[in-house]
Amino acid sequence: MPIQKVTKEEVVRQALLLFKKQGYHRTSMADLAAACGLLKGSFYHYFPSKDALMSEVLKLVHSYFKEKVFPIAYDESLSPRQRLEKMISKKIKIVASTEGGCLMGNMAIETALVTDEFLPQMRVFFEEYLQVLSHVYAYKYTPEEAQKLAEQAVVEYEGAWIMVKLTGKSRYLEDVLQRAVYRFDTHNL
Amino acid sequence: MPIQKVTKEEVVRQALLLFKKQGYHRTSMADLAAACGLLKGSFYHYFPSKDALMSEVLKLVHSYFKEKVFPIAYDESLSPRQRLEKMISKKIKIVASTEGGCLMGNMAIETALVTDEFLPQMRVFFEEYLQVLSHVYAYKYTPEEAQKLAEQAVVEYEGAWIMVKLTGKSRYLEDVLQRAVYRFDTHNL
DNA sequence: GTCTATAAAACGATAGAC
DNA sequence: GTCTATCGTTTTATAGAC
Repeated sequence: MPIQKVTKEEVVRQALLLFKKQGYHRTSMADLAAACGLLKGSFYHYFPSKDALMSEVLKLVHSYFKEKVFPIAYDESLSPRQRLEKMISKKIKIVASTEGGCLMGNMAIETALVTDEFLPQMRVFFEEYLQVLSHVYAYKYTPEEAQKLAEQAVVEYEGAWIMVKLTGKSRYLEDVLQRAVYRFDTHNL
Repeated sequence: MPIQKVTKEEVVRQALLLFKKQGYHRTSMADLAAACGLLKGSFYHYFPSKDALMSEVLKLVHSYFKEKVFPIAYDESLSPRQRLEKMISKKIKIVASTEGGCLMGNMAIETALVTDEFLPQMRVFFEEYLQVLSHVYAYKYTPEEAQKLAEQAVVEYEGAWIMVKLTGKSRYLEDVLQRAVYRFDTHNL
């Protein structure tokens, strides 16, 4: 009987976990299938290719942040400063809840110069994230200053993951949060 | 034909270029050999394995920075501020001179959670880099503050490469340099 | 003849795709 | 499960320098 052992959503979720931890090229279709309890033959019933699967994973990540994190920037029940803190701390919490750090950052490093396949999705994600951060900073600063502060927050966050992966110390992420919020209060560049 | 087509040093240099651009798992021994005008089989007269080759590449990068960048921190012909600026701008210039960004950062992202093989080399590199940056900041700040400022500089630099790879805009690196030097003059966290 | 750096061929394992 | 291609690696053969 053609009963689905797992849903398509569950397959994408499992793929996210593996891609985060092992990277794109290091993760095989057999790995992905095994993680879902499937034979690798059955796997192509869900997705036409590895590329397409990764594309779905990136879409999942993007839509998740679009729903759970980005709207915080416009939550009028919170002060702009509170929005900034909530947005960054939530992003840290979400990304750190499973191994491997930020999939978008990892994939940018691993694939940006090798294939154009995922570039548009990654660019849109970071553009939108920069935009919401910038929107919050813009409550206190000029649009140009707000843009720079948003870029600084993103750049620090992504770089912090490298140190976390290398040292195992999540302290680097806490420092990023602390500084990003601090710069909302007092900025002098 | 016992005349060498390429020296071992040239092989390592070519491997560095390819690994930077394509990553470790995406780069095959055939790719590496071809870049040196060799067949992949002949490659094993230089190195016993792909791992060993990458290890040599990391060693090259480390020794290069140990010779050309890290000593700037102790150059008494320059002010501490000048040393900081020279060290970071030199690092940017060196790394940006070939495609692919920072090999140490790329490899940390790609392999840190997959194999222990390269962890020690990458950890030592970043520890030393943090140490020299911290040494310069320590001219104006407490050891604890200097350490944090060094970490911030490294984290911003590595994260900036993600945005550079994604957008093609090297401006992110210039901003990192500007802020790192600025924080030497005026720090308030 | 003896080295040795290369090419050539082939190994087993595993890749992505069907 | 099967396919073909390619992976990292190993082995064998060849060609030139001593």
